[in-house]
Amino acid sequence: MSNLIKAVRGTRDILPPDTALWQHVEKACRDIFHLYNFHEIRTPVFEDTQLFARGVGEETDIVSKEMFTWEDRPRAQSEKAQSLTLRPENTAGVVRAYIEHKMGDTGKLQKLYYIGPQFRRERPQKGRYRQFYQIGAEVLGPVAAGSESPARDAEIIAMLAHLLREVGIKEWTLHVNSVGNADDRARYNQALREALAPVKDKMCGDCQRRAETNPLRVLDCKHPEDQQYIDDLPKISAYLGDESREHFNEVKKILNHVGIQYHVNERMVRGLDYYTRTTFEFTHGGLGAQSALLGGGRYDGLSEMLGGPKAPGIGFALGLDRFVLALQAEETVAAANLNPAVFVAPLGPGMNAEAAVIARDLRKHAIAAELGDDGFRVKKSFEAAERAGAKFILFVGENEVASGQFAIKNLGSGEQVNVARAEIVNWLKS
RNA sequence: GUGGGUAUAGUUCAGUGGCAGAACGCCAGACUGUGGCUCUGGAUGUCGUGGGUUCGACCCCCACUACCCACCCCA
Repeated sequence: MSNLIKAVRGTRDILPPDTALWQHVEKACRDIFHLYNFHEIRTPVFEDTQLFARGVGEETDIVSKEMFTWEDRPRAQSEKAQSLTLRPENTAGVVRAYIEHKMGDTGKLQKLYYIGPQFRRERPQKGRYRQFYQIGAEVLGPVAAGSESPARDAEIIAMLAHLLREVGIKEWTLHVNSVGNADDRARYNQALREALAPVKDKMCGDCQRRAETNPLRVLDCKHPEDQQYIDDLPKISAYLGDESREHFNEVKKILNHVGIQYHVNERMVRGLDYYTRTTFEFTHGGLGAQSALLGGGRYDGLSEMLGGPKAPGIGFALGLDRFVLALQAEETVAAANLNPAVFVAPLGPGMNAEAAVIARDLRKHAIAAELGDDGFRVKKSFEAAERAGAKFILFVGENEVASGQFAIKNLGSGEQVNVARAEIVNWLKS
């Protein structure tokens, strides 16, 4: 037992029947994306380390301590080893692809979605894995295509509410905020530093450190004793420039109009440096400490940061692992039934061949079938059919083959009929 | 990276310093072409790993590892 190879820390196998639930979420997302005119993009699982350092931000936790990074071998003696990293998120990769393929030159708004694994070297716990799965979408493009419009922000958020309903998750809460543009944030950061200077010594160790390095993160602190100080800190809303404020007001106005419930949460801070203006998060009560189902926001300067053209955008990523947890927590699991319709039971020696022909026939007519074995006794065939989750059992024995009349029994009701060989497909389909 | 909890059969878990257990599941028979019920029988464990104490350790002690939960962070 001890020297068996096991899935490494923070990774896991997703097995049936759970995989049906994963497929259900994936399918619902693809259907919704189609309705909103998003198209799939697939980017590599690993990228140049610099992409994340510059895109996500050198100072973020993700980049500074959570990435799986390694040195690739130099391809020639004259070359240096290249530093590569398993993607910790997918937005940077999408924007990199947007720039690399000059997608902005089409002049149109790009609406892209992705599905795939992401990697962060964190300590695993409920809803948090080292290989986890995200489904995300991005809207970006030239300003002239409308990429900067608050209509895009509201549309994305509305789409997510629609998506959650389609998936079957009901108990969510939407938090929205505006973190302003780069100028707004700089002024707000300065104000926070000044306000924190006199009180930070009374706060927790983390906050003392954050007050210096990244004051915004102080807002995220959950220490009960610190809350009194945090409540007195300046609010981001007071530091938004006219442009940012109007943009945010317009987003809220559209959300009100289409009837999406939300909370403005001025203390919501997102952990990636590229976010600007609108940020949002959907949370769920059944997820334990990792309560965020999905999160996202606008990233107006990201393309330029990566050496690309001006291409404002907004996007989100949802945690597939957490969607599945939320569905299980709500116990409203209604995944598609993927079980076979028919169990074909060969009866008696030499019947395997005949049963194989019938099973092949059924499958060619899109009837899912499981095939037994002529070594099974009748009772065992029934048990195998039951276990496979089949609705019907079809016997293929000497009597059937001789008479051309095949016994089909409904495992639920117990009804049994004899059906002519040529009529089996039609009978099962009706 | 830090803290707490857990580790015994396929699964969920009892257990005692002196022969390793239950329930469910699994296999077979009763019952050789009609199941789900019932009855009878059966298989399965380096008791997480390594060390220590002891005549003797699954149990007590130490270390390690893994998993779970939380901090942190985030999807």
